Amino acid sequence: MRALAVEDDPRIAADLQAALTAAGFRVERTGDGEEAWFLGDTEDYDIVVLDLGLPSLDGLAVLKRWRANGRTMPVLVLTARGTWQERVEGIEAGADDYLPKPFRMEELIARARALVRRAGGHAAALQEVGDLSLDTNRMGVAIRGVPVQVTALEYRLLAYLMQNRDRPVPPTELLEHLYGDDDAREANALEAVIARLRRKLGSGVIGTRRGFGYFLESA
Amino acid sequence: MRALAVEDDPRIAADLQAALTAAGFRVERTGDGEEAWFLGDTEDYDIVVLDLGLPSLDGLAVLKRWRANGRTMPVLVLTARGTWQERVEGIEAGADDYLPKPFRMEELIARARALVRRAGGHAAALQEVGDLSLDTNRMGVAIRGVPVQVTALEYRLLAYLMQNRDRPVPPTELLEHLYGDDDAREANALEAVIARLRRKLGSGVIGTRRGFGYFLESA
DNA sequence: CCCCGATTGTCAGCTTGCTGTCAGGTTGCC
DNA sequence: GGCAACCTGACAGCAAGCTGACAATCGGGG
Repeated sequence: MRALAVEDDPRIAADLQAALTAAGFRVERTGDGEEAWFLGDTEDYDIVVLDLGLPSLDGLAVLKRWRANGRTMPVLVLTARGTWQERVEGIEAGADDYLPKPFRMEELIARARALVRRAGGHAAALQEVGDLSLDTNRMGVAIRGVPVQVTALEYRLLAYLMQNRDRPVPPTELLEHLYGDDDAREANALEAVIARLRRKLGSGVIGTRRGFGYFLESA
Repeated sequence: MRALAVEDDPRIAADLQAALTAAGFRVERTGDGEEAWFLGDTEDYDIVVLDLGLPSLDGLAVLKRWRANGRTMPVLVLTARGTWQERVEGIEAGADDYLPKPFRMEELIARARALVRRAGGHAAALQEVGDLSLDTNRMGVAIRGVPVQVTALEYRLLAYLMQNRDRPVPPTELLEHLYGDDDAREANALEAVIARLRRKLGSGVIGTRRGFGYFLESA
């Protein structure tokens, strides 16, 4: 289990390293944004703990550049204060979880473990249902093996449906997952995304059960 | 699947019980800390939903005493507000997951299921009475194993009858459950739904006891 | 700092199928 | 027999969901 800790405050960084090590991770650590970006882009980590307030290159920017390059390791973001905007920005940048400062090391460890478990320990990078396959490492989508280009939002929608492939997911839940309940969107926004996806993927991939929700067709 | 719901607000408690039951759990419920502790210590539950603000014995104290006694069932904690102190305290006391109030029932159910699954008790949310079976996960209905398509309203009706399989449910109660007493419907609306369901499911599934209500036939 | 293209939310109008109502029938109970 | 509870088929209204167009916004590059 390799972990990367990106944190510029030396005291917190030391604590972080100690706690992660105690939890059984092999820890590398940096306080510099550029270096963090380089490490995350070239090395394979099971979990990254990323502080947003960094010198030289902002944490959010680092995260975005990783995601843009197709890096999908779980990232736990530390925000200075749990402001609403930071949360949204972080989600959009591709963070997997949050922790507002100040926090308890125990909670951080618990969440980090949960993320690693959820990521399946780098195991099944390819998930399939019906004609659709998701490559969770490259954030890639393919229909019957033919790659299809999708946007970040569309990908997150597909990933969520994939994660809940055994049930129809109600629109309310999808809206909440995609945007967070803080900033409301019209229900129609979701329908628009679905429509665009269906045009790209063809019919017979995303199904609707009127009154229940959306699901990935398995046959 | 047995669940224990510990919640002192009667309204929330009722919702909780309804949602968990609908999700296929056998639910026991208490609003008292001492009783909660006793139940959790002596009975085997697949999941416990624990509100922190309790009279007589604080939720956190209950949780700690369970853990001290070696009880390891998954516990989902409801916190009044998602303050980080409360979350940290909860983690230290041995909670497995959190939900800040207010929350969506769907999310609670999803998390409860995740916890149960993680704990190894594969949640086969299948409820049966007579020839009828409800898969509360897929929101699917089957007669003698043969899938039948039902609408959302029809499904909710069946689920409610399933919850109350041991008694006939009076039409007034069904109307209130399906629509809420705000917007009134003619009693006949219900009869129409019943009729449509009977056509789909065949006879011998939904029974009527004149003057008492509807019920699922058990033999 | 501005420009340009890609992404994404909103709007309007449409399709589809669910569902409440109505009218009339049936059943059980006094 | 009469009344009230309940059943059922038909049908129209309506709401959930779909789609194309457009505008706002975002993000990257100069």
